[in-house]
Amino acid sequence: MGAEDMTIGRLAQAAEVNVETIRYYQRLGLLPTPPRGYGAIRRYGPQDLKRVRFIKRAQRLGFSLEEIEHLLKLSAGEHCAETKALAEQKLRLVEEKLADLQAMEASLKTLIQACGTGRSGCGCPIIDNLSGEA
Amino acid sequence: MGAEDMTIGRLAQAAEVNVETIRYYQRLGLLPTPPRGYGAIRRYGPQDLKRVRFIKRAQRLGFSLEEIEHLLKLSAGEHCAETKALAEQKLRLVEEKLADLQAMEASLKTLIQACGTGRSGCGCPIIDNLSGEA
DNA sequence: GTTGACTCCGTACTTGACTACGGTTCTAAG
DNA sequence: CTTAGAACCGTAGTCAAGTACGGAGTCAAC
Repeated sequence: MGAEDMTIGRLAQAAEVNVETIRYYQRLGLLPTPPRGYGAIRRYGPQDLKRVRFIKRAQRLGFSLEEIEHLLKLSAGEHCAETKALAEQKLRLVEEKLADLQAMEASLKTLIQACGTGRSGCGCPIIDNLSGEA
Repeated sequence: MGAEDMTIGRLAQAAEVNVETIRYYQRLGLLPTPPRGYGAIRRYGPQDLKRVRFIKRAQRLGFSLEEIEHLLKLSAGEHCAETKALAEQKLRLVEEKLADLQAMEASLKTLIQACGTGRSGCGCPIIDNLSGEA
């Protein structure tokens, strides 16, 4: 109860996505479809909003909906051993991304510094910093 | 001279992408199309390989090809003032992504820890840690 | 000097992630 | 009790990012 009273339209608005996106996630099983009380309209709660927001943020970080499904399962807290293995795998992926993002951050900072000096040639090593093998 | 002797096939192989992907990037202007010496086959150098690798890594971090085009322009080192503004904008974006990824990293670590204790309920706060407003 | 692997090019198909459409059903306000 | 604005539902369309295809040209090796 309490905030347990959003319609799909208000949920979509709060999460800043299209109504159809919510329905799409439900079809994929990323979001639970709440039961409809006696042939009526479904109601959504704050946990649903959190879930949609989580999905959107994970997407910005380059995760596919399939990967996000795995991440969501992690928070369910079932099948410990299996979960742990998956979490460790995702952690490695996240750490790789972190390293790449940090390299990009450093490159951008260097570039901005160089621009600040007012010199005319202000190229930066962004490609070199992020094109290595490992 | 030197490594300036890859064909498109070898470039694709080295970058672990499809040949068609290389051609696709050329069409979009993300990759220069080297001139063909006298009605012949194009040759690619190490800078092309770096560029493709950069594109792929940036994609993994959730950047679209259009955003990547901007990032690539940054490394060209022209139009200082404009470049600086764009770099600052991208830096903010990168820092947001970093914060989100770090939250995800922390959640995963917490989860793995919890699993390690062998307790049966091993849920984790991954959604809560990454669904906030700001 | 032919053959087999590869390149070149345009066009068409595929996949993931939505987004729109249109007809029906609710449901809250007047 | 009507009615305007949602929600419901299936199906179809869109867009980004490839991926495949097919015919013609190139080139190195035999």
